[in-house]
Amino acid sequence: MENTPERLTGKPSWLLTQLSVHAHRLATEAFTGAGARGYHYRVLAALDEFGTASQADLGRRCNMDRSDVVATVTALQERGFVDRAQDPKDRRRNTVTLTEPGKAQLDRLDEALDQAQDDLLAPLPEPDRRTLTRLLGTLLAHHQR
Amino acid sequence: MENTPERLTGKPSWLLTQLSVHAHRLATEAFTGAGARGYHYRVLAALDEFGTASQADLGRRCNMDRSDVVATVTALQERGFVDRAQDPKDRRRNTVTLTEPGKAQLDRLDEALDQAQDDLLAPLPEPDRRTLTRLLGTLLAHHQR
DNA sequence: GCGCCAACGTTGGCGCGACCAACAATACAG
DNA sequence: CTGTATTGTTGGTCGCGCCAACGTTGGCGC
Repeated sequence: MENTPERLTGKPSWLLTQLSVHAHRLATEAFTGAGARGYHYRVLAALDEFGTASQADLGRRCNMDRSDVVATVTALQERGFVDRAQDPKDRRRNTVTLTEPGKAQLDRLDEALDQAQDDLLAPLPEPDRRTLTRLLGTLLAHHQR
Repeated sequence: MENTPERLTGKPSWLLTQLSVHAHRLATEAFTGAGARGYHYRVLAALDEFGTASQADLGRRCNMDRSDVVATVTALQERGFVDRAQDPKDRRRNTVTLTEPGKAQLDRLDEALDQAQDDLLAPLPEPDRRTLTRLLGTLLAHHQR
């Protein structure tokens, strides 16, 4: 009486979207412990890996809309995790820079997120985890051109 | 300059949620052609596979909140795709039944959705598709207890 | 039979992530 | 110099998942 229709369970898009709900929940739980959200982590990670960037760059790199970058950077700035300044070379742009507390926050989030990855993949042995990651990566690369 | 941080691209949860965005987009495009949404398909599929059911049953089977089932059934009823009647044996319940036009709508959606699955998995050969489906199924089964 | 608890449908709300349209300011190519 | 493109910003929309509350109804223990 609790069965899910095979029309759904057999479709990769169903498996993907349903599983992404769990992945999102696990990640959110990890983030909220540190008072952050998914968008915050994305921006902090991009700043750490590529250094100071404009908001438009952040949006492109993190797959975020410009308007959402605005709110995210504002929130991070209020918490002291990033600096936001007008770019003197191009006064249209803001240069967003990771601060020391921001880097520390990123490290905290990373640790919590790694645990979430483990929970997510719990039932799979290591080889299967790599296979899954590879297949997902292939598909994602194909779809985001 | 358009690179995504490895901190994200290496995490299964990132791959999953990002790919689910594409899966959801493909499915939505397939549905909107027939004036439907994801919730509609779920309910129609459950009714077709298990027959007449109460709204609470539909919610459990389709992984939907009771309140969302209300709105979905109402929308389907307005389009003539389901019948909704009070259950004479248990006056708390509504019996929701798939109509002939509803079955036809389900077939239309199924066809469009199959095409979307193919687009989603386009870069993968058949064996990889099966492997991916199996791995995702294992994880989903584990997480929804 | 009565009282309590559980289940059902319904309403009204929230949060997150994705996205869109419009605008002023600025840069840049022709 | 003139038009085009980019950037930041504001103010929305939508889908999906979820939660609290309420009145109605059934079923169970006593």
